[in-house]
Amino acid sequence: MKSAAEQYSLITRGIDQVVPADEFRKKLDHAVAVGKPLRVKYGIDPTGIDVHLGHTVPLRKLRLFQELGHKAVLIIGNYTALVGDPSGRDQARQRLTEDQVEKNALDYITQVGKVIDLSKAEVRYNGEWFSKYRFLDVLALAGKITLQRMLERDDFTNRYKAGTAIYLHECLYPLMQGQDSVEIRADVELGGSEQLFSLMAGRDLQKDAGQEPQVCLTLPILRGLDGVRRMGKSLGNYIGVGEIPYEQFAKTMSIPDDLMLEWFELLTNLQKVEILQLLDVAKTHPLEAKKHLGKEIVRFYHGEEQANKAAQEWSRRFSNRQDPSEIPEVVVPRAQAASGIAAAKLLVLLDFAKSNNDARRLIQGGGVTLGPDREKVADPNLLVQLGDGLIVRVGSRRVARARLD
RNA sequence: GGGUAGGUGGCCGAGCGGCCAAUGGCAUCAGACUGUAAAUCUGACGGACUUUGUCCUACGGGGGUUCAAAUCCCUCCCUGCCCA
Repeated sequence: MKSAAEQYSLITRGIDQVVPADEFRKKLDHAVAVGKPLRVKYGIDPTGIDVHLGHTVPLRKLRLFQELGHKAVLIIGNYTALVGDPSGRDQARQRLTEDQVEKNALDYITQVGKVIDLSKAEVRYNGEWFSKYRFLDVLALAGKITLQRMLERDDFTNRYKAGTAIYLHECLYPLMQGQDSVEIRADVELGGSEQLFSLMAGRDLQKDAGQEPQVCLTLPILRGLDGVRRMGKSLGNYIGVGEIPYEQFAKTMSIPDDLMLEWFELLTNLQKVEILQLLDVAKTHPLEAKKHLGKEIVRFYHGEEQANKAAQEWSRRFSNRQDPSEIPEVVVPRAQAASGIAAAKLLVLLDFAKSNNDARRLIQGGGVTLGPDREKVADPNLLVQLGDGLIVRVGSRRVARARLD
């Protein structure tokens, strides 16, 4: 085991807040002295099906704890998912059904396994304890916090001022999350910076239960592909850990330049000096820096070889403006196109346009080309002969080969 | 429970009997430029069709008045605020 001081500096690198810092040092000292690993909790709500890079910021930290010999305790919030975390939200989350949640949970665990070592982690569902709660237990839990404290939170204050609904069940969320800490006797809890309130609730409840309160480590919130909003499933600005190498790479290449520093720091293990060198325009072209970032990200999930391949494929498509090395083939029933098919209809068939009107717009906007010579289609009614394979392109991303039969 | 203000396209937000498929902003998509970055400019942005046009569906749900309703009336549902 590394010394407590060493561990402290490794763990706190890139972290947002350590609350309270001196307690964390003490816990590490104690752990090292006695040889007893810390129980480090991270909770995830199975609300969607994709674990994305935003989640990996705390998950990577959890992995670091594992590497340092501590115990990772992963909480699958199958019960909290039914409530919906209000943290950082400007409106209530949609609640999910139990079925949806259960299905998602399994998906989540395999995806999380791409970042942390599941074989050494303790995985717990919070339904394990919450499903046994009686109404009285809920009341007891609810009695541990005041409305005033609840309203101190920025997200609630904002919604309160803006006149957006705040539902009571949302107020239960931080208490549930806090109770999780009591149940699993957490020494440390990781979370996004907007989670601080919920993490602190854990401390209160632990003290109340006669436990030594956990230390809260908050991590910066990763901004998504748009460079503005937090990365999130519902915002559609995310990279999933389960996505194929090329997609991960291409999406990374599309982020705004000024997002690179943040991504390098939170998503790679590069040293600060390396990062600064990459981001120094005098030393490295931003495009190269971004490729480097993209490769780092892909490498983590798919390995070196795949990362290089993804980068090559990207260059082929966007720097050299060639078609992808493998063009997906779409088979069109002969009945619909034997004697030719209107260009607009073809786009709909290929799923490149969601309606006929949509397809017309794309064509009229000059975004559609056909064949090896990239002939621009000008007329939506143009009768197209597919033959044994016609390449159809929409914009710079969508390409397919349409073939009869 | 009483009073009051609201519910409009992915979001915000105008419109308040015909000229409304609905101003504007954001987001999105396509084009130009480029490093598929940013910034900027251009265009599009409910659906169908034989697309400079015709028709259908849409302004919380249902019903009604009218030649004509997002706009008026009734009713139901939902939300905010004030009072209790």
